[in-house]
Amino acid sequence: MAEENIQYTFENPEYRATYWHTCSHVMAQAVKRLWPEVKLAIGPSIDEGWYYDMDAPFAFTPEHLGQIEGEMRKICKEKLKLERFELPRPEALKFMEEKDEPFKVELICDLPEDAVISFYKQGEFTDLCAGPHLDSTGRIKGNALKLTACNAAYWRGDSNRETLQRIYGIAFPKKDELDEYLARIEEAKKRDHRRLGKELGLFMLRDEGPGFPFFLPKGMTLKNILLDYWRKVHKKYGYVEISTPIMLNRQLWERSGHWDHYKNNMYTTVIDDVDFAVKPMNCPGGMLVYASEPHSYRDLPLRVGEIGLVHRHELSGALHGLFRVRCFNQDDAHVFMTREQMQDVIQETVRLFDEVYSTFGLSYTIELSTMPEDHIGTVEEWERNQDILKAAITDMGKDFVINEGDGAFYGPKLDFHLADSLGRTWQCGTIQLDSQLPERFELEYTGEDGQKHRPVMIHRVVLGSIERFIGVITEHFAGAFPAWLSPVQVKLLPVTDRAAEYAGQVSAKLDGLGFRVEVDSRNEKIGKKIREATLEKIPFMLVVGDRDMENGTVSVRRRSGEDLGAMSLEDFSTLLGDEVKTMAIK
RNA sequence: GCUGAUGUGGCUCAAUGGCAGAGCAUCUCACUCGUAAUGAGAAGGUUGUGGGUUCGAUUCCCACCAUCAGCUCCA
Repeated sequence: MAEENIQYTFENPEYRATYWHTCSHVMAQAVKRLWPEVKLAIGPSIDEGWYYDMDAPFAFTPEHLGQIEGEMRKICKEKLKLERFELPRPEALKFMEEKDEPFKVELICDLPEDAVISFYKQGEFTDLCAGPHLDSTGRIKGNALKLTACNAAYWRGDSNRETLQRIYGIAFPKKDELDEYLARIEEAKKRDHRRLGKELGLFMLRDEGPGFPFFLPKGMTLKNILLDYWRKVHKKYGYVEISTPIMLNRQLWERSGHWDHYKNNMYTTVIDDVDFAVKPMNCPGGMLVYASEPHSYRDLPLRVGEIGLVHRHELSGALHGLFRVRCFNQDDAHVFMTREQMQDVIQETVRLFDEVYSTFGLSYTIELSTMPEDHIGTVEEWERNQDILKAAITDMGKDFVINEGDGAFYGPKLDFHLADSLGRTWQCGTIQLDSQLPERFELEYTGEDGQKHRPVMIHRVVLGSIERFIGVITEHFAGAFPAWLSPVQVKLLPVTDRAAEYAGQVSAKLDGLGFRVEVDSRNEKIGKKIREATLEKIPFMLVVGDRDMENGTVSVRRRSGEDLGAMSLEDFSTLLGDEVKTMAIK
């Protein structure tokens, strides 16, 4: 290490970050050697590797990346020492102005007055950088680094500013580790829900409806299983369920604030000269339901769920399989409560989330999203509500990170993020604390004192969008859903035509017991039927042939390949029943 | 929306400025078979859409649409 005595293994996150950060400098140096006209912006290390943003008069291609890698290897072999030095602001500015690096000049200008302005020099290359860095480019293993992608990125993350080119790279201390990493990425791509969705016949997307998914029979079965599960869990937690209209008039959306804040993302139309909007969320409808009758403090907390179909006009470039769509089912619910009940309700909701996620074996990370620039309500109200959310999860011993300024326009929220097969995280659950909409809709309850009071509320989804959640669990299980979720739980595979009728009888019995069964009565060899049922990731295959017909048995094979041998249908249905019971509704 | 790439039968992928191919799937026939692919045959494509260049475009050029990667956004 250049200046600190950090543990010298790659498992040490600080060392890893330093290694990758130095790689980013080596990459920038390589680019400047190859194309001196390229202007450098920023080049940090990230969770997996590093990137460097730069402005080039041409578009980088994979061929360029190969060239850059080659130059990087040379730089590693040159074993250039990295030397840190500091300059006072005027000299620092002059230095980067002379190098004609406008982005660096801007960075220096924006540093606080009292900032130490440091540089790292390696050979002919010097970069503005806070460090730390490795002591020599020779520390980097040249044959264990790879530039993985080049993409666009906005300068300073601002879509109104220059579009730069971002080159991503990854490196390890050993070639084997790089190969292993790349192989892991390839494996993960096989779990992509878009690919599995097609292979397993779950859903499809068509040019005719970008972002509007079609559910195919198996995907629809899965969706319905999730909804059945959802209803059972919510019933247990004291929820009732409603359904509100998919379109409501402009006046309502103006009252809720959505018309002002999100009109551009709403699908609107005119009916009998009145503006209508397809709902982008369910809350205003829920407000109307609450307001439709008087409420007592005895009714609170009032938990009202709604599986609502919402439409949002997302930017075309943001669409992504089932993860980001323009039309989706939210497993929404609004809980109306007194101020005193807030912490209990939030904690109860988090417990519900824990129960649901653990049923699927999913782990999550929590973000607390705070007041955005575009908001309604007072700063004091926001801070009070943020503190309540924070206190509720802190009290439960949960970790969270703060996502500054990312709250909903009406209130702060706890977001629950789940990871996809490539480690990209997607917000699924959210708990949004809201004292604004009850105000706008003049919601009331009668308190113990006989007076009218204003309730507060949370908006919450667990699965988030059913569509996104299906995408997440498809990747999580790599398409091999546990038996309780599998669209088809059992496939009967008659060995010959002679067994077809028997297979039909067995199938009918299992169907009668509530299991999801198919029969593969094609005139194919048993090996082929097994192969295909395995590729369909069906949990149980029942091979039935002459022997089974004689003995009244089924020969059971698991999708893993395990042969459980012949057993009676009763024994099999008990086995399957037990397996399905893993569904965590007690 | 931005930058770049991609778009060929249902699916996965070839090929070419001069008659667009393969495997799987589909259909037909034969085979009746016991734990991951039986064989033979047939059918299936205005090469994303619309323009342009050319004797001729699926190939080259332009626009649009969609998808992919990332950025931005995500009530």
